[in-house]
Amino acid sequence: MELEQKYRALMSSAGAAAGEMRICFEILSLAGQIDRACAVRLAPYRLSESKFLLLSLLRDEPDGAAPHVLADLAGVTRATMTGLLDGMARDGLITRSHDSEDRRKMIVRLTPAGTALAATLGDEHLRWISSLCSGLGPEDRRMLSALLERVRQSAGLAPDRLSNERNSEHDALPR
Amino acid sequence: MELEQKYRALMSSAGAAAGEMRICFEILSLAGQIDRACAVRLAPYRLSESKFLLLSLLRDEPDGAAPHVLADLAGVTRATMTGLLDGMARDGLITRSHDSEDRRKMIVRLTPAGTALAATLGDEHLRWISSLCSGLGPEDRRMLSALLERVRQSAGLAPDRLSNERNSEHDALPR
DNA sequence: TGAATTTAATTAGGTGCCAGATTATATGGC
DNA sequence: GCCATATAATCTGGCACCTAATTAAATTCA
Repeated sequence: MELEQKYRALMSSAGAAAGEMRICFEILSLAGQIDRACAVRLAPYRLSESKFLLLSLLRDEPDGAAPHVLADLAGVTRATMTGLLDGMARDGLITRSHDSEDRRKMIVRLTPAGTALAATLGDEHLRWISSLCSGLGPEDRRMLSALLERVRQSAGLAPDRLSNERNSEHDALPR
Repeated sequence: MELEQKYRALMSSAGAAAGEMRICFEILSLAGQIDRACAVRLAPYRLSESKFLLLSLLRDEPDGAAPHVLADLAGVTRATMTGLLDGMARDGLITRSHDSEDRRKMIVRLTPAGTALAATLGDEHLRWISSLCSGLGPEDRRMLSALLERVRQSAGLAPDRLSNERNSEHDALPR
């Protein structure tokens, strides 16, 4: 497994401990390669990974959604969401309108162009993602998943937690 | 294995194909968690991952190195390297001086403060990286490595290639 | 020699991400 | 009713990345 240049450099400068790091860098390099491939695929549509997610999210919300809800679903801050929405509005994929009930709120909706793009691209891109690991059978996946989980455990990694929401007790985020 | 919020959202919106994507998102989530943990560790020293690499690279070059060489080793563009060096110079970790032979070139060197930080932090941080996968034995690593390689193969991912260097035939980068 | 090319570094402009500050609106006591 | 507080969205400023354009210096070669 070919490592990204930065990890090759780090290993060169690490000497003896280099061998033990390698597997960790393999995980990071593979993830980087996937991210980059994804970005290259979406670039012709002027979409980033986050914007694609937003498009998918909005496709499932014909009545629109508020920016802070989208931010929570996408796992980014509200400030970041403002930026993403600015870009998508500029590109004609979404509109923002004021909520008539609560004038602090905005309602984000897909434009016809956004709806069309979501329809065209949505399933195709999701299929591409599914295909990434198509080389593995069910048993391989179970094994890979178990190994990754063991790495996560032994690394003592805490789940993310954005500083966005104060400390909502009952944040049942995933829809 | 807990997925990052964005991947949970994407799976919700994916329906049937969700199961097949999961393993892919597990890889990406683990990598994200490692990157974030790394950033948190380095933040108190005002270092990013890239700046840490730069510190390590310069520790091995007592006579200094030119920005374009560092950019190639770190796997970033020269423009990005300019920015990283600006930050490290501002923080007093490096100095830039003109090459007396070739006045286009700069020579980047660690300051005493930079040298001290590299000495303190260098091995400690590399040990932390090594420790991330310490939960796996040699056989586990071989298996994980093989599985990752199969994902890379089946995903048809090309190695990165930065647009930095025209098309250098013989780029034997890794030192 | 001197023009064309190459190379080094930087600048300019853009994206995606963050934290923290700001502005507008809503809501919950009193 | 009115103030304190909470919430929604945005703005400001910063970082790390990129591409493309610029500037300066060296090299090549006619």
